[in-house]
Amino acid sequence: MTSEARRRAMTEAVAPATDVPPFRYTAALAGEIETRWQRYWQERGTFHAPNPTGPLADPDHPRAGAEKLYVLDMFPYPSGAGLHVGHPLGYIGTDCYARFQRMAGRNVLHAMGFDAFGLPAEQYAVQTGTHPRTTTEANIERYKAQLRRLGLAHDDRRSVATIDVEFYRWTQWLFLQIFNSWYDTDARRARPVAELVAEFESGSRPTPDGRPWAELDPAERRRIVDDRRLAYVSEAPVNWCPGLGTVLANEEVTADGRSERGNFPVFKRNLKQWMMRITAYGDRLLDDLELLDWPEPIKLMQRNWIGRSTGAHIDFPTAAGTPVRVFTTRPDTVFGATYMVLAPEHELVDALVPAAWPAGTKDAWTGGYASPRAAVEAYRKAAAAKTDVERQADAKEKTGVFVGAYATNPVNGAPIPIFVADYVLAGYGTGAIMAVPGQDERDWAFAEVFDLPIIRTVQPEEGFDGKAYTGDGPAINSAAPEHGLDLNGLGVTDAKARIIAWLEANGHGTGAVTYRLRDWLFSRQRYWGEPFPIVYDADGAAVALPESMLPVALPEVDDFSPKTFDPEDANSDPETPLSRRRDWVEVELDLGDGPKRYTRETNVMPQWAGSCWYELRYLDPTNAETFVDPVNERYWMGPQGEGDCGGTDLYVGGAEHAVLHLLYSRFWHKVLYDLGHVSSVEPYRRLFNQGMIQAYAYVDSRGTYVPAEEVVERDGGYFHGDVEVRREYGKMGKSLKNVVTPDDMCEVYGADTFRVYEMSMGPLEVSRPWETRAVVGAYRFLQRVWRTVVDESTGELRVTDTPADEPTRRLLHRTVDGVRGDMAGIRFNTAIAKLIELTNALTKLPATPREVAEPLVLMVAPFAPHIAEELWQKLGHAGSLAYADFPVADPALLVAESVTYPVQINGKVRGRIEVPADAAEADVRAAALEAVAGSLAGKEPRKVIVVPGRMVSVVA
RNA sequence: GCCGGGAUGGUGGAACGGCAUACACGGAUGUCUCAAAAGCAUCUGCCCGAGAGGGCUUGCGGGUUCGAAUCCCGCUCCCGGCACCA
Repeated sequence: MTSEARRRAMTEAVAPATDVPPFRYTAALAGEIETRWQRYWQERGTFHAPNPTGPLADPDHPRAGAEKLYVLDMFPYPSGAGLHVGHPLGYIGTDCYARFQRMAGRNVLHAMGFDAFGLPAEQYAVQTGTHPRTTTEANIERYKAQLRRLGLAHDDRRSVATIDVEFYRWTQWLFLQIFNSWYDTDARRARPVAELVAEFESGSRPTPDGRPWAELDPAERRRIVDDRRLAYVSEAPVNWCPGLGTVLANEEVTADGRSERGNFPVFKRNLKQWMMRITAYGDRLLDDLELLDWPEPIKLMQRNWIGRSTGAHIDFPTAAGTPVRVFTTRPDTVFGATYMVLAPEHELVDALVPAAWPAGTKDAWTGGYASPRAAVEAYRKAAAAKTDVERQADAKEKTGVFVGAYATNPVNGAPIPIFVADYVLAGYGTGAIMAVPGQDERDWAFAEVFDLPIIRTVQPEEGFDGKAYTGDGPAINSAAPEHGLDLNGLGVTDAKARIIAWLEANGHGTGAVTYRLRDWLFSRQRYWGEPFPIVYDADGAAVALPESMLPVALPEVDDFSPKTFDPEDANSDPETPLSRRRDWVEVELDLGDGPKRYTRETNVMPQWAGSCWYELRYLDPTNAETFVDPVNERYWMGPQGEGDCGGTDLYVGGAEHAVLHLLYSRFWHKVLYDLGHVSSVEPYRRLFNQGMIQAYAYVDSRGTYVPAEEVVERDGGYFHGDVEVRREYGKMGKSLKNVVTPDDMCEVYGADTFRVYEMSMGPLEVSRPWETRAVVGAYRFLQRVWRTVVDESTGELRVTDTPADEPTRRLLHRTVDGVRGDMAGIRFNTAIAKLIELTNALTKLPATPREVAEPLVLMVAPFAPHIAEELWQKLGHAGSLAYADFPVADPALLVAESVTYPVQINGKVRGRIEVPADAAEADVRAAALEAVAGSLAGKEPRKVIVVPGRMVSVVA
């Protein structure tokens, strides 16, 4: 007995196939059809999209030179757990959209790659000793197999992974582009560093201290240039996470001061790290949001993250000689500044602190210390020891200490005490504020604690009984006639303008803009990431490797783990895995001035690096000369006319990347644009956030999760066997025992059914619960589609060449019209509902007219491509329908012959009339009144409204 | 606290200011069968009523309108983001 025969015998013993019609569309048949067509597509390269130039060009392709469409998914991190049914939702959505657009005549680029550097593979490597590459590549293969089974129409020649040396070679190249650039604030764009040096050399740009360039020594020159680079090394407060042994970007730290990955405490530490000058692009990242077709909430999140605020810098003179410069959005309230606050880390604090408390120091200001120095030291120490969580918990209660010195208010010469307090952040603005309790709630709270005066400088509205008044109103108490300054009576906006003009005229300050956005911390003390193409010379200065030395391959190491520490040990120091490979770190290179000893950078890039530009590599994945040929970039992503920013035509992914990936990627793209490497201003023109598929999980009384698939609902409760369990709702996960995989669904129903179900369960952008038992609805639908074409018992075609009857034909054209609109608008659930209605109408006919069967099959194809290909072939067509024309509705058949008008009396439907579509309004009115004559009971209607084609409304 | 998004049958969801509940799941009944499953057919928002029929219904309360799930105002609850940003 062959194994095949044995398997069949076993199957039959369990479920005798005796009376299942032999040609029914079953899961087994679906599986057979699906593998066959997947092989067909792969062998013929059906979904290869032709490039205009290069190795992927194909002038004979049916869509060569056609209108392009670039559809993109946020590429996945291939985790060891594999895919569950939630993951492919977006991928199926883009596939349906792409298949539709391809049939509608566009040249569609749709590919899938892998964001494959990252922490989990590295952590697994630390635990097991398995090389992260081994795990990651195995996971990628698993993902590919799972995705392949879904029948996604990707151009597989364009699949890339960020861990491929041929890919990260270009990531490193892009890093060098950024490193070798500076931001010209006058031209508002990045330019090569070489041009900056040329300007210094020629003298057209003065050096910072005015000495000629030629008189500076090499170290001074290098410092001047390095200070302007878009990628730079800085010793700055960073988020140090001892538990992970690495530093993290602001965006990777949660609101409660813990690491997004691993949930370890994060501490602020001054450490030398690589930074990206994303703040230089703050304005453009903000302004260009206008050009994007993105969901408004996502734009808003980016706006808030960038956090542009306009106001002024004001200098407050001090006895220390150097004035304290503050940033304020309310320069109009400067007359109300009754004290100042510096962040504990502010560099001027030490210079300001005197030996002893000055006369008149209030007890509350000293913190109980004998000298200002002791008080400040103690306060600093306490502030530094606070985690972000503690800072937030303490946010309501204002703390601080007087530094023992006064500053002078430049508008009226008033002496005002200077404090340090942790409610002022070192990293924002200038790290110092003028405190105006009358118009700021935080300052008011501080003033109450420290018994500081409060001066209102804006007249509150009538009836205002609060504390600080932040609304608009006329300025009061705001005049210094001796300085020619009077703001009194002006509204906030006018007062701001006048004070800024005064400050600038008198040299006390300037109008200014600051951002919440910080420069992007770009180095990680990990193993599994892109090495930097950077070495350090004998002086410790960073030197870029020339392009010819790329790629810098990630070396093998024995120990993949960075040194990790007690998660609470804030004073630990990072040690990278690469630093232990001394033979790799120490190299002799000839960088143009003879062989010298260098040490390599041992940090690696963060996981975001690869995802900052992968969409560009899909365009030209095999190009060895450049990261993407400009001709290919311009075709697929270039601006589509005046004022268009270019970019991908559709980008689908989860809203969780609203700021991280989407901001970083926009930043890199703009640098590339400035340097002339791409023609598009933005990487992703249209963004669509797909919802999440979540699932129920069930817990018993001990708090243990029970397998969700074994739970039954009865008597208004949920039971696992006899045990009542509690239902929870959330993500799918192994530990919650509620994972359902696409493989399961393909096994039981087939990929087409799974696809149709996911697309029909609701709008793509909405999150919703998974319900396995509802999948059968999609299965039944496809069975009915199958039956309209194929006789289940004979396998014969059920299709006739007799023309369709009028109602069926009209239904078809209405369906075509509706489905086209729904497909273009990404409303797949309603498109499928319309296809179901058409199919249900066909099943009632004795035979299916070919003129309906063919368009039905074509319209089903984007959702259920395998069964559609099979039926298309059975209908007598050779080859694939991937490039067949999507049906077009005949407008003449969309206008109804007769219309049913509901007739309302006082807003309630009391009758209906059926009239010819072209009936005159008066006739409709007459017919309507006659139809509801009974309900009116002889009363004369006060008013009759006829909405043509819609309804009749009678006011009685 | 601030900013976004949401709330429609038992469930997922339809509905240019114009017939609320399309389509699907679940449920009921029937058909086929020795039986069951699958498939197919009919019914299925809620309340009253034997029935004919009537009343009510889009989170809650107001408003605009001939007409509101949809527009406006005020609340409640749920989800997401930010959180001393001067």
